[in-house]
Amino acid sequence: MKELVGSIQRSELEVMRVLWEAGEPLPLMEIRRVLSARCGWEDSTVKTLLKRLQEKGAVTLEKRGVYSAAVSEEEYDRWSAHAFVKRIFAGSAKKLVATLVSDGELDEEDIAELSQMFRGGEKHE
Amino acid sequence: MKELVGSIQRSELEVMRVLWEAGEPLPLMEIRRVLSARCGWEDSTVKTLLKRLQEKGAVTLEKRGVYSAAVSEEEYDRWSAHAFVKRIFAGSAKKLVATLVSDGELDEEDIAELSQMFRGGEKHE
DNA sequence: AGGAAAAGACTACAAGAGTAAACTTTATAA
DNA sequence: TTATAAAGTTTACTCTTGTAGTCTTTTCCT
Repeated sequence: MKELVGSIQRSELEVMRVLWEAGEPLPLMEIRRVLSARCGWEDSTVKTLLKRLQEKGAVTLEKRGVYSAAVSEEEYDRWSAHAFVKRIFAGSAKKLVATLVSDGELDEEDIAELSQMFRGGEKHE
Repeated sequence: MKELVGSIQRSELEVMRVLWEAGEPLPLMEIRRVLSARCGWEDSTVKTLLKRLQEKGAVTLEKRGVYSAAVSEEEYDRWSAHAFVKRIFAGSAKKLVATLVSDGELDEEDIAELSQMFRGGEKHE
């Protein structure tokens, strides 16, 4: 995720999720349908958000009325995890994880599974 | 960290850090001195930020001119890690850590150390 | 007591974000 | 071919944040 102009905001993230979930370009109609149901947003709101996401380079217009994500969810997750660690934990991912552990958000089994990633690169839902 | 009214923003965090680093209530003068040097902020900026932090319940006035953190750094770190995981990784801390690992921000040694936390509760700077 | 120095409160103002209305263009069906 | 619907663009309005100026109050020194 190189050059996003500005970061993706909370509302905008909702839009991205719709695109990411679909896994393929979606027509505006569909995006509006989902977000109207999911967030109760008006059509104009969705259009505004798509516009801003385009300006930021996070979404592209495939063809008239069809949008696709220009950054993948994985890219975004990596990028935001990195930014978060930097911002709050002075860049130390280990500190973050230690915090999660001591907060009970990761148990021993999770850690065991994670350390498996180094061995065989196991899948871990 | 129960009832912060709104979250601590980037600039506000700088102020909190000064208080956290000191580990004790600090006089305004000192806070200003540090932030002027560290961030180049004017006195009025620091005063505004302290005001906002008080309103949010993150800082209290010990007595005239002396401020203290009402939330500890640990509380804040936990809280923000939790919020982040919820926001970006659908509440799965494991997904976050898997992302950090696959992004090379944690190495095998870090994980090993972390799993030690379950054994003897070792220190891990 | 009177004035200077801190501290505190109030005001300001631009940029960004959340939410949406209104207006314009384009395509499509009758 | 023209009316209509969907898409696209502009404008808007409120709140928050970053940053700071100014006015007011309180102290404390002389």
